[in-house]
Amino acid sequence: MTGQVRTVDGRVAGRRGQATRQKLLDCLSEMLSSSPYRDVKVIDVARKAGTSPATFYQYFPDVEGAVLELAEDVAKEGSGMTELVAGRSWVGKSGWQTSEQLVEGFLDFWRRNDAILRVIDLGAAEGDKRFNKIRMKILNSVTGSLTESVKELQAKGKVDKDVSPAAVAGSLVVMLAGVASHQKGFTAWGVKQAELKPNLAQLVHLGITGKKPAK
Amino acid sequence: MTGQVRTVDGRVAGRRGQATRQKLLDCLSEMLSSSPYRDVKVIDVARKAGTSPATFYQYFPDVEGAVLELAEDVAKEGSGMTELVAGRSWVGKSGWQTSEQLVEGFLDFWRRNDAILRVIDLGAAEGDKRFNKIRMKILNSVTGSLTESVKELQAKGKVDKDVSPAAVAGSLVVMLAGVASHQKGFTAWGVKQAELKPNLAQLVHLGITGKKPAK
DNA sequence: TCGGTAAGCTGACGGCATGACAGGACAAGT
DNA sequence: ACTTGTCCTGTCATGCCGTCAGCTTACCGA
Repeated sequence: MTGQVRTVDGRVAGRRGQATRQKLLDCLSEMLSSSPYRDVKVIDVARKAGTSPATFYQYFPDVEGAVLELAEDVAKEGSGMTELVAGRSWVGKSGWQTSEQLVEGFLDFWRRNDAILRVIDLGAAEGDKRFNKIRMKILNSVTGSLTESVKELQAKGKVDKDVSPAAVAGSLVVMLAGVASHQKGFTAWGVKQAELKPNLAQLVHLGITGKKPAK
Repeated sequence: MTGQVRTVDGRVAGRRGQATRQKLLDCLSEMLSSSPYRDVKVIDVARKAGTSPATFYQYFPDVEGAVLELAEDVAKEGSGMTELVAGRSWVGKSGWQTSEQLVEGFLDFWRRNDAILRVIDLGAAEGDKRFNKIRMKILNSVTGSLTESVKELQAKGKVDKDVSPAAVAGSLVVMLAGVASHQKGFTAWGVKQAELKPNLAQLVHLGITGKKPAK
């Protein structure tokens, strides 16, 4: 799958090359955390990495290209979130636990990678197919599993037939993502960090099962 | 409230001035719809408006300054969304109707202004206080009303005491906003436009009242 | 040990956006 | 026609972009 890393002009990157490449990515990631995406300049990233702009262009076509690389990494990590839902129960107390752990895990993931996720979100919203694909990959890990959960509950007659599993799952995941990226908004809003998670978990449980959780 | 419009160097703008200023804003708005925020350049906006970059700088400190102006306009329009919730019933069939109309109105508003809302969202997520304030103003119109609704239901004993009205209201609104800005994602996801709205309405109703709606 | 070869890096350059300024164009009133 | 204040633009220094030729470094086989 992952062929060897190549420079823009087609050479294969060796040890040293991969190191500087990675350093550039790390610095870019830092910059994204500390300054608005719009203001991130190639020259700044290069300077921070102790190299020259020309070197940057040897490994990436432009800033966006490098960001896509970072995004792929995040996507890879995000795929692991399937485990937060897959094969878990949605009935009784364990159902409530599933819900809580999903919220916890998801928010945690988002907070860990918020800078890049912001950019992915923007790119996707602006209609960029590459960013959209990456965003899908990340959210799919959770949405896919959740959709399955709803379908199973429907099959057992525990959820109304007229709900669309994918629509509900997608909406809930988008909610989690939105809350995660605007947590500051909530605090400025009078909502304490501590009460946010349980309320989210409650909403998720309600949405998936249609019933209040048994705590 | 709205003092007279002023240029960057302090002069008051006359008729002609306000016209070109508005034209610049319109062109900027168009550009935001058609190309990524990061790539919107002053020179392009000016060209599109049939004027020079220098003129742009007479009315706005930079692109961001102009965007903030657009954002304020959107915020003003968004304030009207209070009516989608304020004073409406959440019981019985009218409760379901309230929920449906809220979803409908909110999605509509978001779609009408998606380009600027994207930028506001990004700015807010990046921690810019001005954008955060504007975002709050927009969302508050709905969240505030929803919070009141939940509080009332709580007072009547129809909703559990341990839910945080603000947390629930905020989360639901964020969900609506998220879904609105990534609708393409949902279709690519196998969810049809038509089934999205009722499912969202169901989630909103569930979240607010804790019960399935009576359709 | 010694080239040979490919990887790795950078100085330098034309091109373009930025943002500031001074001065010209224009409209309105006298 | 003259004045006044608004409005616009040509021009310029500055700084980033993206590319290329050419230099340095590392590896390898003879």
